[in-house]
Amino acid sequence: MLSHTEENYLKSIFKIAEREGTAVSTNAVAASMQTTPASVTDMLKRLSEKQLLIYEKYRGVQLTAEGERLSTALIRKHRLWEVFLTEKLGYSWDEVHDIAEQLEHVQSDNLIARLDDYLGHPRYDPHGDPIPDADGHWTFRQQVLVATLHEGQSGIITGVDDHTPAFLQHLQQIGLILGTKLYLMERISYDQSLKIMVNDTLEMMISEKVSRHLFVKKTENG
Amino acid sequence: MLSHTEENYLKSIFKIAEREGTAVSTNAVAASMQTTPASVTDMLKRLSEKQLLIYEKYRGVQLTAEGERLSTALIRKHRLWEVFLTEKLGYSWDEVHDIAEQLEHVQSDNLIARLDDYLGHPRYDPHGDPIPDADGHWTFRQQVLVATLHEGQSGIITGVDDHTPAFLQHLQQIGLILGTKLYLMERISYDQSLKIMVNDTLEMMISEKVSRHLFVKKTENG
DNA sequence: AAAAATATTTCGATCAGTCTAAAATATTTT
DNA sequence: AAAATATTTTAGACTGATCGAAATATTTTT
Repeated sequence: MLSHTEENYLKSIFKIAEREGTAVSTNAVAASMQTTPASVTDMLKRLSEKQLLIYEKYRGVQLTAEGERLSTALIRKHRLWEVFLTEKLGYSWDEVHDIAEQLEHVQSDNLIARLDDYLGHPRYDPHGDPIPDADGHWTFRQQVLVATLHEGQSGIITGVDDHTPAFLQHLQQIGLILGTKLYLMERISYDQSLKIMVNDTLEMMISEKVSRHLFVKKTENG
Repeated sequence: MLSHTEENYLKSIFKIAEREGTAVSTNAVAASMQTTPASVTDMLKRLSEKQLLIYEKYRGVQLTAEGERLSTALIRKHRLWEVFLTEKLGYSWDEVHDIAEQLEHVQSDNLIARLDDYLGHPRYDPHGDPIPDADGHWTFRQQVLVATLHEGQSGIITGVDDHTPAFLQHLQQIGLILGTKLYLMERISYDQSLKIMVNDTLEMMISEKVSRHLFVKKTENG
């Protein structure tokens, strides 16, 4: 049995490892958990004793199979609850994070299995992030950042790389929600902003920053 | 902001007060929370400092308006989640308590408002217990214990006074679920057991003990 | 009204979980 | 090798919760 804080550390470590691909440093965890490196060292020792990660002094940590299983289960719970909140209770994608953060700590595997059934086994959460299945297997994400598209290419918006309400609300406001078709007309070399065509009808400009946080699944051109 | 334990004490005190109608004693709380009187005294002082109850040494406690508001809100959350679990996720009434106990501690008034909408503003939980509305108002429970019925009277099962899985499963097994019609044919004076007619078709015997934990809403005879 | 029984509080202490500042040490970069 | 950076250790602190034993208060019994 883990405390909420232990669970949050695990999830945090998993996400950093996923992003950086290597052993996770104390400082990286401290930054992501908004705490001091000293506190992190403490917690790493504790999680290491519980065999959830391999901790080598000064060398960072790596999750064990069990640690990975638990983090994956947590992410699964979080994302399933996010689907519930948007699909069933009508929340928008920028509002669900904090509530899901609480709901994910409810302990009951059976509850999650039933929730998953009830929601029809969704593969993606409201931000386009994949939901691992009950065995911890991930659906491969076939998406690229808009920033990497070439002129003349198009795609369907499938996710975001920045989950802050500010960004999500901005996207909502300019009409760039999941499922929207996007065609890259022109890249402005001066500031790397992009002129795009939305749903074959609306022309608009987006900043480089937006393009670096928005995922699309490429579609055939034409 | 209250800890889970503080919330559980509040709820417990509210329920005892509801049942006994008077100031709630330290020992009564200790019994209900499965802890020692010393721990209870500690907690009562803390809750008293937070102005959630009036604590007079050796005289027991009474909830303040705010304490009552909070307990009512907790009971509302618990019961709404129980409805969700049975209605939407297909749980049976004897399985929902422990999960609801966790879900009720999720902090978000808006979540509960939306859940209530989604469930269609239910007035009773799966055990027939009333669900207070968002302002803390209770629907009056128009029910009596089966043990108080006279021969020849009938009623519809509306609730239970014992929420243990053992009792709930027993009821399920003999077919006495919410909404069942029950007609009292005969009271056996030897042991106060009852011969009843269920849904106008099935005759059966129930023990005095069952009759003292089962609520019905009386219906006109005939 | 005293004695006995019961209920409650106080005291002192403990535990788990978490965090941190400052000092010490290790590693990496220059 | 020195300087800069990262990490760990130390030692302490704090919150929330608990409890056994002793002291005190209240209630019941005689």
